[in-house]
Amino acid sequence: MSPSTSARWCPTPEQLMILEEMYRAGVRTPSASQIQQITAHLSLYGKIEGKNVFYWFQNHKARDRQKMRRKLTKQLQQQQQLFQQHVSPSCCSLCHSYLDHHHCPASASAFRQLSYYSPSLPPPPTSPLPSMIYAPQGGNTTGGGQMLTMDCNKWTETIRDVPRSRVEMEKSMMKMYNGDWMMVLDMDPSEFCPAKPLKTLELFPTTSTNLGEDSKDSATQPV
Amino acid sequence: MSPSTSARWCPTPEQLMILEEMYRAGVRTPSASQIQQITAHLSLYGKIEGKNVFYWFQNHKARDRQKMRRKLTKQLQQQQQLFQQHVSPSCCSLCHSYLDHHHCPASASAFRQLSYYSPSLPPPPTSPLPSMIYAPQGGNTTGGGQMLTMDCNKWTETIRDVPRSRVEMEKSMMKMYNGDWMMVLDMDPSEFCPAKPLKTLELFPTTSTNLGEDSKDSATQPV
DNA sequence: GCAAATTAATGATTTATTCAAG
DNA sequence: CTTGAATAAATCATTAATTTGC
Repeated sequence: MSPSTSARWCPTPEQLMILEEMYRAGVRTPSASQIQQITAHLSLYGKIEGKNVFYWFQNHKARDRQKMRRKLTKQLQQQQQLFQQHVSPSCCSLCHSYLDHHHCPASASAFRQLSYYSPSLPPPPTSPLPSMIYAPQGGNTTGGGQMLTMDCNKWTETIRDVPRSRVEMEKSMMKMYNGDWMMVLDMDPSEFCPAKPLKTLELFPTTSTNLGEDSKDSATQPV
Repeated sequence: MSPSTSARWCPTPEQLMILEEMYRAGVRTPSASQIQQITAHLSLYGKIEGKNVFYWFQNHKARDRQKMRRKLTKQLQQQQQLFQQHVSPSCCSLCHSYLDHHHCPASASAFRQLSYYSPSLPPPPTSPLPSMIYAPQGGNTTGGGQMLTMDCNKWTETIRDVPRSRVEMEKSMMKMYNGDWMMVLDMDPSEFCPAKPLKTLELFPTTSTNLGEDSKDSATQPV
């Protein structure tokens, strides 16, 4: 190749400015015709082809996400450290503060009922149906990372709980970040609500739809 | 089945409230362990299994998307109607007003240069590279709905520009909705900047990377 | 100052995942 | 349930910044 010609597109400052402005304006995945238009405009400022525009948005979007994820991840890690250091009270107070913070009095009161009624008591009277108690389907309730199976194909598929890549890690952390509530849920329950719900629930025989044996596979019958 | 037992899960108001609150908080696809926790909590308010929680989020997510799509589609249609009825000025004034409105003097001036320089003139002196002019690769530049092909595999795939289903329609309309700028770009350029850019650009011979035939494969050499 | 060496950015490809249609 | 389209993630490859030794 001759030295004056570059192997790859090198955006001029004007092209970059315009692209960034469009990105800031919300453009993320322009259609083919949009790319055509953009390319036509940008070609006034230097050599450029449609694929350059296409790739630019792809990359910019991806790296933007990446940056955001990293930022959130760091925030979360700090937050979790603080959490582990300073917090020991029951998860319920956290639920309350979350719900109060989000101005949802209805749900907040629903959650409060959770703490009013001890788990072994019947559900609050506002519930129209008789209280049925949750029973673990797979019978596998050991500590953490259990691999439970359910009777539904689709549901079975979501069981993989181990992030396989760094991005998966980051994504799952972001998921947790959705709200303190999720963060609490993702904790080992024995940490904060020491074995209360699950332990207690197991005491009740399963009175499921088909009243069957839950010890092995109450719900894992072949379809 | 006895009449008192329903064949399918019927969420109690409390359960529904809590689920909706979690959804509002950002929960979309809870992991298995999360579902376990949620189920345990919700079971205090009535009969429920993990798969109910799982399906609830699946369905709620899907139907939420659907609702949003429909809403946006309707909005867009109205907006487009207004647009077609009332608008006739050049796209450039729109660009300017957009950029001014968004406090981006740099890009605004860049766009202004677009109108200062007629398309047949060389690019502004601020451009560090010699001006290379855009040339349509496929040679197919007829009016509307052309099917151009580019030399890059992935990019080639994005060329189909005709939505095939209602959902596709909705998606592409949503894409256009990204910003006023995109809306302008998606218009037929002959409408507002009558055939200026493309027409003029075609006058220039392509001076691509390998100065050769770019009509077929300028960048698809085997590795 | 300057250029070789190193590192960081980013354009371009390839691979994996998601989502919806049939 | 299978498949095709679309997108995101991962990766490769080149260019620009920068550091470093002279």
